[in-house]
Amino acid sequence: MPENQSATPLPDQFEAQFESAFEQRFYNERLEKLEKIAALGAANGLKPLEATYPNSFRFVPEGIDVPQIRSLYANATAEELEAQKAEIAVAGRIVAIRLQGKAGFATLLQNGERLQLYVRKDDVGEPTFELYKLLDLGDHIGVSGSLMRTRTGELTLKVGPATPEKPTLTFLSKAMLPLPDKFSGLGDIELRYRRRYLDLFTDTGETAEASSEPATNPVILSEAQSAQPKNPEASGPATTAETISTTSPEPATITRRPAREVFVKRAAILRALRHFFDSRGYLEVETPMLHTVAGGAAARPFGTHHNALDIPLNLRIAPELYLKRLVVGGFDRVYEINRNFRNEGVSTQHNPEFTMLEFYQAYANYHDLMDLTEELIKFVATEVNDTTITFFTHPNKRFSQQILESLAPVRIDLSKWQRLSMRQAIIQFWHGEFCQAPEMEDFGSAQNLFDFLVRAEKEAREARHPDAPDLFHEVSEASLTESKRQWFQSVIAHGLHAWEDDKQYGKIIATLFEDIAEEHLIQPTIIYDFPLAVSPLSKVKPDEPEWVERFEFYIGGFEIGNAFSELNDAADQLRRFESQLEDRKNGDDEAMAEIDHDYVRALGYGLPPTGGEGIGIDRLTMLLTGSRSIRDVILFPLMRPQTKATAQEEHTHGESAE
RNA sequence: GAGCGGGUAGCUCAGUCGGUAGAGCAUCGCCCUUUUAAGGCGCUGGUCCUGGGUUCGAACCCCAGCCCGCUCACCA
Repeated sequence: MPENQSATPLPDQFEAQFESAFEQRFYNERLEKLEKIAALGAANGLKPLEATYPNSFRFVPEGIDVPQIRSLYANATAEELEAQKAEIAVAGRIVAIRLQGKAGFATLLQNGERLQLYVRKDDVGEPTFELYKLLDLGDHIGVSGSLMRTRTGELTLKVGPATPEKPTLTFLSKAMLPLPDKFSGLGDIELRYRRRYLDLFTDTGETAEASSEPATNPVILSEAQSAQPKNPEASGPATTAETISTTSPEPATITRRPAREVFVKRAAILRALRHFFDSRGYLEVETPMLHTVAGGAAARPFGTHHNALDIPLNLRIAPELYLKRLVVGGFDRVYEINRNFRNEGVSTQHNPEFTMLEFYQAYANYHDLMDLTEELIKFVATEVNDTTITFFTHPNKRFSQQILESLAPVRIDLSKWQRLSMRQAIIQFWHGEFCQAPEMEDFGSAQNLFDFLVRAEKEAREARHPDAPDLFHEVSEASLTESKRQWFQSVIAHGLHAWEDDKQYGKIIATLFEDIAEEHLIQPTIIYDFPLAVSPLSKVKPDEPEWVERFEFYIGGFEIGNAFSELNDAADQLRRFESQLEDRKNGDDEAMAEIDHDYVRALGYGLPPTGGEGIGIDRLTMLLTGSRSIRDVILFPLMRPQTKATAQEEHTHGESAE
């Protein structure tokens, strides 16, 4: 761009990005304003680029920001402000602007908070006021002046007075494209994800429907006060979520919270996690994202290729096997917080790239990790929310969307945990209406479980009528999926020999658990002792060879974390890997696909007894922010690229280049 | 991959029985020196997702497709 030209002609490519004639015209009008701003700057000796796209602005006092100003002067009276006349210079984005003849108000948004400006022609002088009149919604400006209160008591920065050496109003950057609705923000969920940059500075967190009673959600209320104090003087000292939640009625519905706040909170969660582990002597490490063998979990990997070495590589599906290599290497306590990639479906609970915390501790077992987990979640919640109470909508699969919308969020106390073995959980949540729940004995062997299932199905049919669909329809109230139901049916129909190997037996127990118990686990629950068949990396229980020392914890109806005493017998590990491979060949696509022989070798050098755990950070963030979709806690969730339907047009739309 | 819902101005949304396409905000012009979802007056802005079909006539009815959301499946 030539240096003395502020308003250069548009590059063709940019022009192609306009979505409409309206945007094109809008852009051209803003260009004309930029030219006028350049002309005003020239009068002050500024080159066009210095006037239109200056490269810095100094806040006064140095380091201050709008949130600080708001809290520092929250209780200052008009008289006190008048007496102080402290000079303040801040910059920000204009999110509201009102011109009133020879004066005007504007609202600046900076660091997530707003500050009103008052500009009078008499205070700033003619040229500066001319500049003010050229400002638009979305522009960035810097201002200097002193604080005052308006007639209605709002803390306001009065711009000016003009001094020869110091500008009172500095133009910083122009919004060349029209902004979303200044009041309701972006309502289009798709646009919120695709153009998160807009979502972040326009989202009020209150949808049109939800705004009727935003204060009914205690969590939202407290957040709104701390993040955007609309009436700081009225609320006095910040009220914590805890005091509100104990005195307010439960929220009627989940109100979407502002995107910015969610991601500020996400950062706080990561900070708290790191603090927790750092202060306990864990070393934060970074292991490879590019794996020759994508191990440590059962999932389809993303494939890629390294050109120089000419080898295929996979994005990692889990860091597990590398972290345990580090424990072999003598790092007794390690943790990693990083992305995993799984080439599988997207949903409100799944994004192809997601953030996982994994940590390993030598000389610990799964019992130690249960205690640690409770402590960790309690700690993080308190750090982030100042309370262990959170509200979350129960994601019951059987509820239709309409019911879900009207469903009251459930109050969850992250300081109160229960522990159930997987077998106990199945027994406890069994729907006993048509057939009796199993007893511990029934899980004792493949034969026992088979006998129980046959018996239970017979009972269920008789309790209803002979044509009743089948046992599992009743047992799980249709939450059992069709494919699984068929699987059960075929097992029962074909007899024990169809699944006499212990794998099938273990897998059926795990499936029963998922279908019967999982959705009930709203309050923090540790589910321990898993079948060996579904746990190829866990250590077997000494007294029960079909069961392993493993637990998962569930909050809000879904799994947040998974932990176990690590299998450290190299020969056993190799056998289990080979068995997984065998399962894979036999059509079980949940089994691991490839053996990491170097990992087996590493175990061969001796892994101490070790406990390890993985926690889904996105889901934890959902829980602590009351977000119902994982896309609300990931800044840029994966979306199908937008393509312009007009394929016959000679140039593609700007969006399609993403 | 399947089912349900949605797609109308830059944004948020109405749209009657199938009969010329609407509002608020934003934009543009004018007025207004304590407003605050400022206000007043006037204007501008549309591939009604796309492509077919029915019809004298389609935003609306039918068919196909695209995208998004939710649910299911897979998974954490």
